[in-house]
Amino acid sequence: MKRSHSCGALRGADAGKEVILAGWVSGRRDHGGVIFIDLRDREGLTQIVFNPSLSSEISELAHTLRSEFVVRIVGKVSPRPEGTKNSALATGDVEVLASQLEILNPSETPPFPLDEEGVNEDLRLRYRYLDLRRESMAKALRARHQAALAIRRYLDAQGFLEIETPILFKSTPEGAREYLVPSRINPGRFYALPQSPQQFKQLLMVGGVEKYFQIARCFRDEDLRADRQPEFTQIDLEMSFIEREDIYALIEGLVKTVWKEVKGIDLPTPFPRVKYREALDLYGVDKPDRRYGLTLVDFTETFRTSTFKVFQSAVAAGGVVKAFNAKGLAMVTTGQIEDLTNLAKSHGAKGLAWIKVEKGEWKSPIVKFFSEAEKKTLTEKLKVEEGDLLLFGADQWLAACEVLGFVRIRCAEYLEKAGKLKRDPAHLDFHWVVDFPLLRKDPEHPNMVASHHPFTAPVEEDLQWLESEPEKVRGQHYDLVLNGVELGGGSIRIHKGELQDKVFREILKIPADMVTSRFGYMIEALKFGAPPHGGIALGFDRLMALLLGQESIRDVIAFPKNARGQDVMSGSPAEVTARQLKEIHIQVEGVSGS
RNA sequence: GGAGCUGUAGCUCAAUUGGUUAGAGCACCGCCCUGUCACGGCGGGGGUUGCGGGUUCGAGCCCCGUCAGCUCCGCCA
Repeated sequence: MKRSHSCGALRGADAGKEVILAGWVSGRRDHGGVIFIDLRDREGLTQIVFNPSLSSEISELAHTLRSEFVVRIVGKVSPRPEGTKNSALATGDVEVLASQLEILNPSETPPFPLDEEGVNEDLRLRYRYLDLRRESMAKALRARHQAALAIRRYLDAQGFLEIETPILFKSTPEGAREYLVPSRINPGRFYALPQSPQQFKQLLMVGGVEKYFQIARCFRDEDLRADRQPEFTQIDLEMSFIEREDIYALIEGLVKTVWKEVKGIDLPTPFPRVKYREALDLYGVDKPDRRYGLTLVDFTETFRTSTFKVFQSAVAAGGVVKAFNAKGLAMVTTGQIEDLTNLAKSHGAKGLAWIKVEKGEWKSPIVKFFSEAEKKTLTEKLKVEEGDLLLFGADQWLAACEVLGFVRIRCAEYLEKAGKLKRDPAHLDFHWVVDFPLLRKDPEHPNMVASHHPFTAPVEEDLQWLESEPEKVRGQHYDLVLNGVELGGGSIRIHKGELQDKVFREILKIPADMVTSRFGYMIEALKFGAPPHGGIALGFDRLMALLLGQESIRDVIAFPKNARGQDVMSGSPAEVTARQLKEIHIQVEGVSGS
């Protein structure tokens, strides 16, 4: 074979051995006489020494080595002379005195340095194969493998079967926009790529599999974010004969295993449970970042009879008044206040009321409308001190909470920049968010829509309100949240055909023919003795990003797409030939150049 | 669809109030150098300041437009 050891293997005890190493030239220090080469492979770095007194011919060739040349070296392992050991290197006690050098492949000068961080991401993506040689990417890929392996071992030990489900599926237009795939042999018909294996995993339960999992690729044709790619990976699983608590315990064990095996960190379990209502009330969001305070406080009663009409009328209309203390943010700039106001407005607020506490004074356009009693209540409940900034929301409960939720996060960013708040990535606040409403109002829909998906089972004791007061019904849904990021979610499913049918037709008010054409087979399947079942899906990319402290999931995916959904290395998506289009019965309109 | 930030050498960045020939480190090329590990020394090449237009005696800098990258909102059952 071409090599006897990896570049990370040799130690002092190997001294004297004749070895063969292969790898990339990571750096060279050419002294004119003696030449040092750092030879790198995925396991590490070994110093190679070319000494002209050993072989002038080899040394001559070594002068021509450059970064990223691929070479094979034969030589003798030698302890480094005293005083030249490198304790920063695992192999730093030894070096290899080269007696043979073979250039397996030269390299162009790399377009960016491989030993530095902070390089333009566009360039990294264009040369992703070089980027992957960098330590941080190599580590991420290895950690991802370790995590996947730990997950497979854990779930196997729990009795799960890994089963693949189709990638070419059927369009179900509810929910995320799908990628469509035209069928050549069925003109005018389309497959859709699955946004998740949801329906198949339920059908596997009907099929008696009992415990299924898959590290599944999912596809969603929506706009991208730092934590959203058009194709992404879910740890998807489903179990029969279970309740919610069974999923919590299973996933807590799984997450614990991953953090232990990849990072050596012992996570405390069980994870706390947070009710949806409480999450909104305190943090204004259903995936709260609880590492810092700035929690929302209710002042509805305080302002019920206020002379400040904006608050009073919001309460009179059945709404609430909420506020939080952005502690220490009185140094906020006018621009930042404007920014916060625009943020509030973009989420439907009419404006954003604020109060700065500076030099013992309350500075604000609205403070003149407040009574002494109102000020006193605010001071007490918000623990107002010099240097604070108070921010208010007055609207219907959900809208007021959500607006302040966004404002709260932005304030935390400002405070963090000013060094007054720390969102420590080492602080791992895992928690379950539970008791979500089964249904919600959607301004774009005349009827209520499922807040998660239409297969979620209602909470048993709330079933009585399904027709009379559907907004009161909780779903048996749960989200796993870590530090303000939704890591995953799932539910106990509806396992009876009659109830599923009723939810589609009577609650979601989907036309009967549409129910039949899109979900008929699901409803039918549930009528053939479907066991009670439920499951969950965790975002594997997000999990890896959080595990490794990366801001973007692109840094834990080998070949991600940029913010426009393009692969700038291969140049996809790309145009296709007229012939290809004809074969699949597609005509492209209104696009220049096609 | 909307908002913000960014765009200067291969890379990372600098360039006073609008002012002479746009600089530095690294990388690259040449020469020198036998114990370095961010090797060192001497020398050299390399720029449509993203692109287009405008203001001005004069624009990397100001204005308008446009393109690209990123972030956020909308969207993500």
